[in-house]
Order: sequence, then C-alpha cells, then structure tokens
Amino acid sequence: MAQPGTVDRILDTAEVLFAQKGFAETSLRAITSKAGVNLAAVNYHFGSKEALIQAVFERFLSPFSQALDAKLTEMEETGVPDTPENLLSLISRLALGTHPEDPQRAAVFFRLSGQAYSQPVGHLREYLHQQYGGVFSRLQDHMQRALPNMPPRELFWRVQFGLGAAIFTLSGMESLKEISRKDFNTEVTEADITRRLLPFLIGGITAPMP
Amino acid sequence: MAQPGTVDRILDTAEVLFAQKGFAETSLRAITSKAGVNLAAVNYHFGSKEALIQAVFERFLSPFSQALDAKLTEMEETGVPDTPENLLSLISRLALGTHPEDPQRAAVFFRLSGQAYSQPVGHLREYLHQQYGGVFSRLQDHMQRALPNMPPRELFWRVQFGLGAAIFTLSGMESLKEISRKDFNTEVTEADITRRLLPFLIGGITAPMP
DNA sequence: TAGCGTTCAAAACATACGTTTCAAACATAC
DNA sequence: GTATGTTTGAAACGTATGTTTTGAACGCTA
Repeated sequence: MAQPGTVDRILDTAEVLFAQKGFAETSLRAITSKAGVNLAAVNYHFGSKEALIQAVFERFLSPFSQALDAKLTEMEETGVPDTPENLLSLISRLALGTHPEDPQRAAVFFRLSGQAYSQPVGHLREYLHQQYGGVFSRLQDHMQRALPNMPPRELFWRVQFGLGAAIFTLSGMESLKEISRKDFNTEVTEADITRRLLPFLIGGITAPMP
Repeated sequence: MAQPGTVDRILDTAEVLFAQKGFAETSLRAITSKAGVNLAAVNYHFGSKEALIQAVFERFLSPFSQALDAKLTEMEETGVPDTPENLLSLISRLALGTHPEDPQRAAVFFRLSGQAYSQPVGHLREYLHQQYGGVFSRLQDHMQRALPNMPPRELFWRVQFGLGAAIFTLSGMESLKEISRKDFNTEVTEADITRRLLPFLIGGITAPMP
C-alpha cells in the first residue's frame, strides 16, 4: 500500500547521506535501511541511483531557483538598483532561507552543491547546467548592469571566483567550524559565514582591474 | 625484477585518474591496467588503496610545501615586506611552477586539491592537515603581519574564502574553459586564471570590514 | 465481491571491487 | 653457479554494490 511518504523518506535520507559522504560512497542499502524502506524501492520509484541523485537536486534547487527568479523580477519591477551589494545579499538570504522550516537544511544545501561541483564530468554537472543555467545567466546580466565598466569576460571569472569561495567554504564548514572552535573558542554558524562572505565577495568582484 | 619504475608508473597514472574521476570512482584495476603493471602491485608496493592516495598527495604536495617554506624564509631574511600582493603572487608562482617540466601538471595539482577538499571527513583531510598544516599557519602568520589591523578571526575566514575561490575555480577549469570558449571565443590557460585571480583575492582579503 | 493496477517485501542475480595467495622470474651477493 | 631476498604474474577470494525478479498485500473501481 502507498504508505504515506516512501518516496519522500528516500529523498530525505538520501540528501542527508549524500551531503555527508558523497554520492559514490553512499550505497542504496545505506539509504533504504536508514529510511526504513525496502531496497528495491529506489529502483522502483526512481529507476536508478543516478536518477535518485538528480531527484534530490531537483527538490533542492527548484525552489531556490524559482525564488531567485521571482526576486529578480521583483527587483526589476520595483526599480531596486542593480548593485553588487543588493544582488549578493539577495542570494545569501535566499540560500539561507529557502527552507526556513529547517535551519539545518541550508548546511545540507551547501554541502550538496559542493559535492555536485567537485563531481567529475558525470551527468550531474551538465544536468544542473541545462536545468538552472538560465537563472544563473540572468543573475550574471544583473551583475553586469551593476558593474557596467567591467569587461564581461573579467566579470564572468570574478563571479566564478565568488561562487567558488562561497560553495567551497560553506561546503567544508564542518571542518572549519572545528578549527574555529579550537583556535578562537568561538562557535560559528552558516549565517555567520555568509555575513562575513559578503564584504569579501564585494571587495573581490569590484576590485580594480590590473 | 624491479623494472625501472613500477612504483612511479603507478603514481603517474593514479594521479591523473584520481584528478579526472575522483578517488572512489577510480578502481585499482583501471590504474594498473592503464599503467601496464599487475593488479597486485599496488597492494604490494603501497599496502592499500588509501595508502596509494596518500602517496600521490605526498609526491605532489611535498615539493610545493618545501618550496613555499623556503621562499617564506627567503622573504624574511632578505627583508621583503609582507604584503598581500607579495604573498599571493608567491603562492601563485609556486603553484604554477613547482613542476616546470610539465605544464599540464599544474592542472592536475589543482584538480587533486579540489578532490581532497570536497572529500568527506575521511582520513585524507586530517592527513593533509597534520602534514601540511605547519606551512599553512606560517603563511597565515605572514598574512596577518601584512594586515595588522584585521582581527585574526576575520582574516582566517577571508583566507579560507580565497582558498576556496582558487581551488574551486582551478579544479573545475575544464568545464569553465569550455564555457569561456563558447561565450567569448577565447582559449584560457591556468596561468590566465591565476593572473585574474590575484586582484580578486587581494580585493576580497583587504576589503573593508562591515 | 471480484478484478486490476500499484506498491511492498524478500530473495536472488550479475558484476565490480579491494585484497590475498602462491608460484615463477628476477637481481644480487657469495 | 647457487642461494637468498625481492618483485612480478595470474588466479582466486570474500564482500559489497546496483539491479532484477517474483509473489504477496493493498486501495480502488465496477
């Protein structure tokens, strides 16, 4: 019988395990046993492990992508000026707040993104590109309008650098949290890091050209 | 018979395959067959796959780490001032030029670093930390001297951000090269990116505090 | 209630993996 | 040339993986 949520229980468990240990290192048996469902359920509902991975990302990125799209439209309509500050803090707020019911969710989001990016050429990367490349290039356009004097090529790379700084740091947070705890006797949260990230990103993206 | 270079042939092949596809996705059979050595050779010479991974990193990072150490000492002795520019361009030159006989080597270096960082908690990360944490904190000290007014905690995170931007971008170069080729009709090299990286990193690390 | 499509559970399947074994081939020292 | 320790080669081992199969349990409609 369609017991409420076999599919969702698989997705919930898979996204946590994928974020913790990576895709290859997470077996279907680990997912299904922790989720309390039968092993065959993954192949039955999703078709394959690869399809499950894509489903996990779709459930994650679609709300974020749609929210970003809506916010950009809202900015255009209400005449909020395109500035690096506005754009970057918009993204930061969305990344932290797309799933407000679960604050831990943001950490999983960042770790999953890092896993996806460091993933070899596999199908995931191109899937993400063709699925969410549109929003990304729209964001890039806004950033270009915010910095009209910067050559598009230079801006492209600087956005990539900023993306790297953000995803890389936030996806490796666990280890960094520990170091910060040891060296500075301070607990840090994802929100702390994104707050510190903003000036860094703005300084980097708007830096004078050599 | 100790045919000249079984160990080296394994290391050469392993480092390329690890960089291309990741650790879990690269089997010992793929390595040994491409290297033209027997499957058992890995366990005979290295003991295990995990030990092989560490050996690959040691061969890579030790020359870099030693060179960086020497250059920092040289800076101290000759009185070269600690500035973000000097420190960052030093690292950039070393990363690109530690293996001058093979320009491709730098790309492998970056991709391997990215794989190591995005790796889950596994033993590799702590191995790298206890092996090369010393040079890293020495570099951090120099950076602190370059920016005496910045709180150490803030500097720590900004260095992490910079590290993320560098490794993340350079380790995903293949895809980014392709995009750049399509969008801008330009071929880019690792050296191009590091040249563009420098102003971004300096701007980010020295950005005014909020 | 009978039939039907959907979902579940348990088991088996085929394959790929890291590792181990053991004998043969080799280099070196005596 | 023989003996000894080291390295190679081919095969097997045990295990873990993703996937498939089969039949039972279930909800729904006629």
